Amino acid sequence: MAERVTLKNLAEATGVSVSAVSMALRDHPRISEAKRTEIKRIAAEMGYIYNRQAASLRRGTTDSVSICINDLHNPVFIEFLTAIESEFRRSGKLVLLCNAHEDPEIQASFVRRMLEQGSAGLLLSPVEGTEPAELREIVRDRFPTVFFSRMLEGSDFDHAISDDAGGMQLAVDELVRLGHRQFAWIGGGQRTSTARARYRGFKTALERHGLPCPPEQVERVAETSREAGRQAMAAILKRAPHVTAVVCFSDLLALGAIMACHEAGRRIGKEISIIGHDDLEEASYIEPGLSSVKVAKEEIGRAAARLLLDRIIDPDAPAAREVIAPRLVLRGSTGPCLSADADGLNHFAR
Amino acid sequence: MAERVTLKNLAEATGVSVSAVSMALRDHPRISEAKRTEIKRIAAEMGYIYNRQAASLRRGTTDSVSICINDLHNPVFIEFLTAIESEFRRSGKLVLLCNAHEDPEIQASFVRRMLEQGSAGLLLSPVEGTEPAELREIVRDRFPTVFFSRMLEGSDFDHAISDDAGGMQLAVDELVRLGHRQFAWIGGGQRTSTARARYRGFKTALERHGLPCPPEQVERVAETSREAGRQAMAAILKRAPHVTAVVCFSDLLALGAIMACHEAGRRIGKEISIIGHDDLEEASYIEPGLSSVKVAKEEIGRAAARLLLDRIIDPDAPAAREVIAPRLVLRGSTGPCLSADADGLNHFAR
DNA sequence: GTATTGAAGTCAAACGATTGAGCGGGCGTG
DNA sequence: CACGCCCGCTCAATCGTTTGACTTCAATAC
Repeated sequence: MAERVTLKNLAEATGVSVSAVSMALRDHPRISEAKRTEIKRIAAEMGYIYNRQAASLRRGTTDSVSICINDLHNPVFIEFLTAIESEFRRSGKLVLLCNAHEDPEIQASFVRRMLEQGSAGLLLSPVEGTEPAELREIVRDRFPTVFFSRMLEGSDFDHAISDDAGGMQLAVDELVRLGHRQFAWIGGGQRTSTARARYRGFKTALERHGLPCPPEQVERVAETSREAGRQAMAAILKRAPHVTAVVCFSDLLALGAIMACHEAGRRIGKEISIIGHDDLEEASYIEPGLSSVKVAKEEIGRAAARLLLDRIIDPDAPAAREVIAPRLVLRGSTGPCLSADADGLNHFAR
Repeated sequence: MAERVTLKNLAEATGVSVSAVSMALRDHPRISEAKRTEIKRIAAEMGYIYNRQAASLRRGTTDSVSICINDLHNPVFIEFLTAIESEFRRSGKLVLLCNAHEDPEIQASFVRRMLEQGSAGLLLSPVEGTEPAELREIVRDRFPTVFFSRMLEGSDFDHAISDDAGGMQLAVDELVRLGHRQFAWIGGGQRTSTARARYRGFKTALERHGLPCPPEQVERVAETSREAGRQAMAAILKRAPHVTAVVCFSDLLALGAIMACHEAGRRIGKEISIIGHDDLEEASYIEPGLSSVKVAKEEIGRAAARLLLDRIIDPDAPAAREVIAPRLVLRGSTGPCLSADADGLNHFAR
């Protein structure tokens, strides 16, 4: 590996001072047009590589932002990411990404690293179990930080999220409208704001309709994956075969649940209705299609990016919280309730 | 935003020299145990943040590596990524990621940036249309670079890839064994090594069996997405309804193709067999399951990471090329050929 | 009692780029 | 013709860390 070419080398090669070279490369008007092109030519020839560490040390600025995502395995985050990235590209920033694999240590070390390395700001979809205090400790007041997708409750960071509770209420309302009375819930634990809020929305809506959801119809999963959804659904089918409507925390879980129903010979959208959350692209590429709460990923991504850009400009502005309304997308996985459950009808008639 | 705390500030606060502080924080034995803990305590108290730019400028080393992925929308890359990341984490490196959105400019600017910023090395799944010469121009001999997933033909970089041609031959062989004679191909253009190699494998295998694949049964798509696969399949169904076996460049395309068959009322795995490539997790979570060429993502990812680590250690070693064999995973989307196509049988009998 | 060693620091020179101040000479102006 | 001014460049200090050379003091060796 040859020694790296520096401004000094270029200065020697061109016969001007180091400062002149530096200015020439950055098109400073103090250097004559002729010399600028000459110097640039030689720089290219000698394979000069700008040393951003040195420059940034001197200038004290950067133009990169960092995004840390709790887990890229869920395609919904890729969709968020795309919106965020395009917004940042528009403003000329380079985006550095980290996949935290739902591991607080990876997340913390990435955040710390970005601080040390000098990133203009951080966009975070926090991993499960992120401690607001701990994170505050790391970023102090020094580092513009915005959360998206998941909230960090009890913190004064900026946020851009979906109305999670509201989305689930839409789902339940629709299923009730279709005549369903026996609900099941497949979802995560209580460690993320999304898990809490979506479950809360589910419960609230059921209560509003005067419907119960006994514990044996609630299945908590450790991770958000198709496989977890499949196992949860299988458990519910065994334990509570009378369930006709299943609300899932996410599409990934719902897709697993659908698989379990296939395996059990239950016809989706007829004998059992399933609804997910996120509206992954995949949801419309299966048969029957998966009904889902469509999160405004574009809008949330753009909002998150803009919140960060604003925060970078004004670190002392009050914390902002953008909550964006989702909407329901209906496909074949939901249909009218077929079972004439007397108990259910009673509730309905009342 | 408060001024950043520096070693100098810590030195003043603790009453020792800057060098002593620097050494203390890095646990240099020259500083006494007592002073080390004292200094660390004060550093934490004052919210000291290590300035990696300065440090790295002085030391001339880094411990981060960069990965640039052509397009994260295809889940197969997430699966590659996971393997790569875990391998790097094992060796204590931080992984910075870039999603190139299949755009050569984004890729080039990321690569350049990583060079400027000082990354230990680069792992690249190159975007379509990457020019070996141009890339060589950017990285020169200075930057350890390894390609994975896609090759860059005509270059002397290290590579870790799947045997793309071989994989497609497995697929064709299986379909021929099931009695199929009328094949269609859904795949990308000629701009990536994977597109070329997989199509070559497909053609080679057909020729070996003495089977044709006329142009109207070959559908080129501009991008690798479900939607592109759906449209391609719809076109084939219209143009060449006698086709009974469809080989797709990727699972994403195959999933779209399956959707198109559903829409056209063609029963998958009965009237028409479809086979994909990659073996996404999703392939086993639809009904019927998608038969696919299973790429050894774990193995390739680990190989790529190790190639890069080796390359960082020895920049002058000869270029290595690891080609890892895929295997076939059969699910419900492939089945025996039902149509008694005389022409096909003739070919078979010969 | 002098030389040697070692522990625990200090000092100053880097690393590579940036930048405000300075400087020489040619030109326009009065 | 002297003065100021602008052009086009050079100088030197600086950003925050690291590191090899050097110092100081005390303890040990002979």
